[in-house]
Amino acid sequence: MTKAKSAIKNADPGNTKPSATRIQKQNRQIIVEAALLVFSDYGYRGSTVAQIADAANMSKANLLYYFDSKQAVYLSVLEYTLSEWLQPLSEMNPDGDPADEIWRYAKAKLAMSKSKPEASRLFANEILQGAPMIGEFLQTDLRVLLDDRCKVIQQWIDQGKLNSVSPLHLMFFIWATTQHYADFSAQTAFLTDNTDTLFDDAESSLKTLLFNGLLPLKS
Amino acid sequence: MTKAKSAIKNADPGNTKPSATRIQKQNRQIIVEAALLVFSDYGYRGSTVAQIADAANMSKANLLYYFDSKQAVYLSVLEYTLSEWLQPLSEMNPDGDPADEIWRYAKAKLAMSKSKPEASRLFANEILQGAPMIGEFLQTDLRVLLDDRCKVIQQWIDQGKLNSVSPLHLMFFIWATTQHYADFSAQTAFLTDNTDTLFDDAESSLKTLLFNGLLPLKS
Amino acid sequence: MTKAKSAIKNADPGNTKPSATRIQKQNRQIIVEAALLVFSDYGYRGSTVAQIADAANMSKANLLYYFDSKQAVYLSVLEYTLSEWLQPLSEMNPDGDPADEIWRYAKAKLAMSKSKPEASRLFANEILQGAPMIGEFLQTDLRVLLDDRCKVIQQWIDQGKLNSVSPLHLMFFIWATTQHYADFSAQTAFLTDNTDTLFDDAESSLKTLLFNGLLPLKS
Amino acid sequence: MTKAKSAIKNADPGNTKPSATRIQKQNRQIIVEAALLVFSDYGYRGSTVAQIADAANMSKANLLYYFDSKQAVYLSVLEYTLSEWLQPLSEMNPDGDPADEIWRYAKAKLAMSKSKPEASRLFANEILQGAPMIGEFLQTDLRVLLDDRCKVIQQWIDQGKLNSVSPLHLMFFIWATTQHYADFSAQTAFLTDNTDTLFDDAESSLKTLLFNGLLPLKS
DNA sequence: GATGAATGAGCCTTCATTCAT
DNA sequence: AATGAATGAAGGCTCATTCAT
Repeated sequence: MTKAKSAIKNADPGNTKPSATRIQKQNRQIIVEAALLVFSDYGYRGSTVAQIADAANMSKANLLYYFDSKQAVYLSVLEYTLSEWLQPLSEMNPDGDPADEIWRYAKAKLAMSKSKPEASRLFANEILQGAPMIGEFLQTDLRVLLDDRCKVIQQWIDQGKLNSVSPLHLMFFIWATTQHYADFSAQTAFLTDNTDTLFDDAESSLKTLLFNGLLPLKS
Repeated sequence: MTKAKSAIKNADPGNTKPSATRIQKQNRQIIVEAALLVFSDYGYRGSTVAQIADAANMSKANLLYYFDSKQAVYLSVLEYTLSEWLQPLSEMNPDGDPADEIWRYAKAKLAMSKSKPEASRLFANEILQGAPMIGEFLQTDLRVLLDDRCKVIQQWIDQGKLNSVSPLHLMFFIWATTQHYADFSAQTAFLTDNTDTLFDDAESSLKTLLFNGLLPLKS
Repeated sequence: MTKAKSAIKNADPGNTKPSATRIQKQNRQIIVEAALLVFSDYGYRGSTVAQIADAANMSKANLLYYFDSKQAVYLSVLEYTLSEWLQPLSEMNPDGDPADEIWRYAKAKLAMSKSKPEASRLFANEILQGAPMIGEFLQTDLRVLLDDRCKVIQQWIDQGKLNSVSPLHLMFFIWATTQHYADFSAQTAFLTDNTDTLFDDAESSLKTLLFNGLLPLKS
Repeated sequence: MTKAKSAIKNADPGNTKPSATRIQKQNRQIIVEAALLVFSDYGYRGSTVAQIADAANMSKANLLYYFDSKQAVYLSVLEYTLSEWLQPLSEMNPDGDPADEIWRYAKAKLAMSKSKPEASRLFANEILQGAPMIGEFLQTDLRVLLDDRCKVIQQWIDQGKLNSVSPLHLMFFIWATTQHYADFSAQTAFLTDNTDTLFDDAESSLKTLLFNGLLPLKS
């Protein structure tokens, strides 16, 4: 997904100096990771440079020594997160068993919602505000990738291996249901007792719904 | 859902004058509706009083004559939206046909995502930021209501009318998939061609998935 | 010189609301006058909004309530000063006596250097920095006006009423010598004893030089 | 003009290490020359250490290794430029022909405005802002020098060799007219067509005016 | 000598809120 | 009831200067 980076609006406004020293790379990394936590919690507008600097254990001025602006930090965080975030989608194998492939994807997405909820929230915030930064990426790189996956799924449907649903909406469902546990964790936490089995329960229920649906077989 | 109001954090900090004249009520209404549009688009921090006042065709000072603070407006918007937002959930009939009842609910939610996407985004924003205002409501009023519905669904499952899934996660599934079209519309817009059939396609795919799942019956 | 205004770079970026109340006009006036003092003393970069606000007996935020930005204030000051500054040039009468007309102009300029040295310094600062804001004005409106005056002077020369000099450079000389007493007053103050007769001395010396030169008539 | 240095405010605040190695002297020279360009273009406040360091092909930290502060650099630039700047004034010979001597001086000044406009602008900036740094120099060293020259001119006048003008204002006249072409070059550039003959035209016009004035001899 | 890294102070601007009319 | 006027408290960013290597 290296190409993805280029489709982020105004990406890389001088924030990836090629001749970066060790300490530079390290501090940039620290900043980006701190910023991910802050941005994912408060969104772009809601986050302040001071917050990020605090989270990175650094003065504001020093943070802005490494990044030209708050926006530059944000863009870097988006880039940094994006490739990781899209990883599972790239791994769907057209020649594998449909159910296996789809389930592997769904499980991977759910696992990421558990392990990297900040990434999910970062994008949720960005898209909720109209995707001002990654809009172009969405309609170019992601679009291409997604169309490709949809074709594969459509093939499977055409071959009778899957029930007839819109591949696109199937993807939306998978995204929605899996990301829900990251994006709305504040809500699920309040509505659930067994927090420790939350993701396991989600997984088994999702599996049933995804492949068998609610209605029992009338034999 | 009158009870709901009381569970919103610091609700009613002087924003419900008991002796409200006609014009007062009317202006409060105008403000709340304008604020819904603004807050749902930009989130709490991202919205400014000036924006809301503009949208309400009113001076900032006048707006703050009707509401004590930006937060008071926000709380009112949440309250105002909440009851409407929960409407479909209240209407589930325990004695009806499970599939009918669930589908009616899902369809109602999807319809609301189409007709009132602002409400959905408002809550999405709020919950993404950790539900600072409606946290208490979530774990009290909504929790009670949801537990009740889950019990009904569990009954249906116990009676063999539905496949065995976690009722709670089924609800999450319905919420996630339906709200997705409101909350992530910026994304779906970039990834979809047929914008006009988007919700119809979503509905039919959701129906198939929800009740039959992906796997075809092996006869 | 109303047209002059339009040639100032980005002039009037929302700083001349047509529907200005009395207090607005008054405060804008106060700000512009205060800003003239500050800008003429420290230049654009060297002046701060705080300084101007102080000089205008006003909080920074209030100043920025009347003008959108520091630059908007600066532009307004330039506009406000420009027409007054150019006044004498417009009054040169082609049909008058050459010496009278030229001397009236030079005297007027010198008088302005005495009465409004801030205006002179404001433009001196602006031009020293490369005329970033009024460059366009200089090469359009002022250019036209100046070319016109030069033609008149050239006519006088052609008619044998004046010795042969470049009209353009004559104008430069008049500008230079008269404005010198405003722009370099810090210097003249240190080099002169009779401060009170400074401008009178300047005037008589200038008159002699301008019309008779240094060399005595060899009879 | 070595004495001049001492009259610059706070001159030499640690900026003239007595035991300066070759490389030290060389780098100081580079910095001062770079700083002259920057300061003359943007003034003291408008110039940044980073700009100067850039122009000197040097890191900010290194620049401040050679000079204790931005102000120290500025003072050094003033000193460095001052002696050169005053050179022509020293060369006026009391025993020469008045017209020759004065014209030689005026020509030299005009030539410097052409060849070293930065120096002129540097002082123009400094004096415009009230001569905070060279004020003392102006009223001591320069004052003495100038008074001396004025006496010479006054002698010439008393001897009937020159028309009666104030020697002081004659000097101001020469300064103003010649420096104008350096200080206000941004303006003259916009108002002149023949840029290449600009200084030649200025020279001949100045000569005529200075010695013969505008009025033709009425024979 | 030289420079990357770091920062406190300050600058321009925004914003929620208050005041006066 | 309504609004223009006013402001303290941030927020993003710059800059001269210092520190450490």
